[in-house]
Order: sequence, then structure tokens, then C-alpha cells
Amino acid sequence: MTDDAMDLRARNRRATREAISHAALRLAIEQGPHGLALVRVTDIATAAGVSPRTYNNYFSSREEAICALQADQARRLGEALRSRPAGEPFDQAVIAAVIELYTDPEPDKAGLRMIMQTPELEGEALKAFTMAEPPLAEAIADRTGTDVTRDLFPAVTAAAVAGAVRVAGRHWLAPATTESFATILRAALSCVVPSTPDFSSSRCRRD
Amino acid sequence: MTDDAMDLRARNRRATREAISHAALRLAIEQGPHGLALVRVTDIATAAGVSPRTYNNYFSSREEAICALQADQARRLGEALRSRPAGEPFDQAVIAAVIELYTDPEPDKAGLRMIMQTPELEGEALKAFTMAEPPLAEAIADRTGTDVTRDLFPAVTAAAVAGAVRVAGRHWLAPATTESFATILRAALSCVVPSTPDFSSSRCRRD
DNA sequence: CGCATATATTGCGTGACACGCAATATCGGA
DNA sequence: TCCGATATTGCGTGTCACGCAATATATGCG
Repeated sequence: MTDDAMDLRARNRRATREAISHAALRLAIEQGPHGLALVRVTDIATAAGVSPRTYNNYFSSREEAICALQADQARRLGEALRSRPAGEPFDQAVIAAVIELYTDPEPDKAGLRMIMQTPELEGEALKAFTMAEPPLAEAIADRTGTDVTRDLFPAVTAAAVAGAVRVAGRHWLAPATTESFATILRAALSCVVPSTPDFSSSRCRRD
Repeated sequence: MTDDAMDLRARNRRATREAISHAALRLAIEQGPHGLALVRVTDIATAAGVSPRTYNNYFSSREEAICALQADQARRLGEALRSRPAGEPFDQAVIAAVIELYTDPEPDKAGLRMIMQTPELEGEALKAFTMAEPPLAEAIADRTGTDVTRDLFPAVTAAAVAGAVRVAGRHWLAPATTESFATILRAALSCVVPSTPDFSSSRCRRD
């Protein structure tokens, strides 16, 4: 996961990928949610120091480039849960993992606002949050002793957690909100994460 | 909501809209998830009996046209919950509403498979499911005596329900599945819908 | 240290698409 | 039957994603 753990080529690839993504998000924020159409592919490529064709080697749409950071962060949610101590109760582990992941660096309010409040980005933003689900479902299954392919509980809970994070983000972005993101996340997650998981009725037999 | 309740012009508009959407979904199914790129705008318009330009007056992308039916159905979820008897327990009302909405006509397995298993449609499919959330959250708030703007519970639960429906759909589409969609929906929803809602910790003060 | 090879970057060309605009056809209502 | 509102359509334009082939760059080995 760390940089020196992978090939030099892979590191360069990731660097340019992040450069493009950062440039795309920055330009989008500059123009604001109403001027996203003004962010041309050429601008993104130029700002990232690559050719337009190279931009398209990494991303197949501006929306994908803009939301890539959010998507990458979401993908780490499964790992975040796995890194919680084994003895920790399920609900606390999930809540702690989410809060840790989404508040470790001070969350980028401008970026999140751009992504979540721009209609043209809605689909890609939802994709970004949904990226968290498969690895999170795996981690939940491992932690609760369930099976992703046989039980509905892991995937459903993962989807619920992702949805709660999304709703919490929207709430946090609202002008009248004063609470910290961590407080909102905790409140939102406690609505859907059971303190004592019961998957008895969510088990679906497969052959 | 019924046809005769609205203007004749509005009915015609809705008719052509549905014609285009049906044509788009049908053509997409014909080509399968791997050949979506072969479904040209001209084909959709021709199949719907309109000009390409008219197609673009109703939908701004092929993906949107293909997923429109799914989106419209999702939008009715709030109404479905409101139509449940007032005395019914919260969890049972939600589950019954979802099952009623998604199994009243025999669900279109081919359409759902096309929408949920085609990568290019992923974003639009997620948007379609997410369309259910705002009206559903309103209905949940009304039924539970909470406030959508002040409490996280309604929106979070709505997101969790939408996510559960999505996961249930994916499970139902899996080859090895033998249970009915209703059974899967019930199992999935019972993971996230509390039988006795507790929003004490989800209340967030706003000024 | 230099070379061969894999890999990344780039330029160009192409096909498709979304949409603004203005003209036309059509429909609904009086 | 006729008028006005509205939907439909054709055309032109700018943008974009992507296949392909050439070039530049970096990696690993002799």
C-alpha cells in the first residue's frame, strides 16, 4: 500500500493519475458547481502537465477524473475496518473505521461540496461512494463470521454504511450545520449499524 | 397520478417519454450488456418513432433513457409507504411497501439485469435507485414523527432501504438464486429497518 | 556503462453525441 | 372551424472518447 512497496513504474503511474485527478478537482472547484461545463479536457490536461490523450488514458470522462480521489478514499473503507482491534464490538468498530477514514486528514469540504452538489457529477459521486461497498462487505463478513456470497447481511450493511456516510456528508455540507463531521457520522451510522448483529433472517441459501 | 388526472398534453408527453424509454431499454437488452455501445441514438429514436432531436428533448443521454423506467419506479417508493395503514409497525410497513412496489407487476428480470450488470450504466442505475430516497425520507419522517431537516434518521434509513433493495436485486439476479424476489427483499430489508425505531441519537440540532 | 526491451506518452483521425437555435408541424380548446 | 400554445424537427457547432501507430522514456541485464 505504501509507495515504496510497489514498482517504480506503478508509482509514476499513480503520481500522474493523482496529478490529473487533483487538477481536475481543483479546476472544477474554481468554476463552481454551475460552471462545470467550462472545465475543458484541455484545461485539465494542461494543468496536470500531460497531453489530453494521456488524460484519457487514465480517465474516460471528466466526471471520473474529478471524483477519483473520493472513490479511492472510499475503497479504503474495508481496510479501515480490518485495522480495528478484533475485540471491539461490531458497531463501534464500523463507526471508528469510518470516522478515522473520513476525518484523518481534515476533510476537503470544498471538494466534497463540489462532488455532492453538482448535478452533472451525481452519478459519478454515487459510484465513488459505492466503491466502498465490495471491500467493506468482505471486511464485515470476515468480522461477523458471515459469507458474502451466502448472506445478505454483509452487503446490505455495507450499502447502508455507504449510504449513511453519503447522507452525513450532505448534512455536514448544509449551511446551518455546526456539528463536526465526526459527530454527524456517528449519529448517522448509529441508525443503521446494529450493536449486536443479527443475521439469522438474512441468510439465503445458495447451492 | 392517474392518466386522466392530468392535462392531455402532459399525457402525450409522458407517452412519448415512455415510448423512448421502452425502446431504449428494449434495444439495450437485445444487444446485451457487452454491446451497449452498438445502441445508437438513431436506433432508439427510430424505434420510438421520433426524431433523434426529439429523443434528446426528453433525455440527455442514452443511459438516462435506458434507466428512466427504473428511476420512475423508485420515485414511487415514498407513495407506496404512505399508502400503508397507519397502525402498521414501521418495519413491516416499509417492507410491505417495498415488496408491493417491486413485485406488483412481475419484475422485469431482463431489464434489471441489463441495468445492474452493465458497467456503463452503473452510474445511472445508482441514480435511479437514489431517486427513491428523497420522497421515501419524507414519508419515513411523517410516519415516525421526525423531521427530515433536523433528524438524520429519515434520510439515513431511506438510503439504507434503497441500498438494501439494490443489494437484493443483485442477489436475485445471481445465477444460483432460487428464492423469490419478495423473500430476498424481506431478508435484506430486515437487516437495516429497525422494528422499533430509535432516533434519539440521530437528532441533530439545526438553527 | 550501454543496449535492448517493455512501457508510457503523444499526435492524429474518426465517429458519435448533446444541445442551442429557429422553422415547422401538430394538437388542444374555444 | 380557427387560433394560439406546444411539441417536433433539421441543421450547425463544439466537445469528447478512443483506436491506432509512432515516439519518448525508463527498467533491467549483459
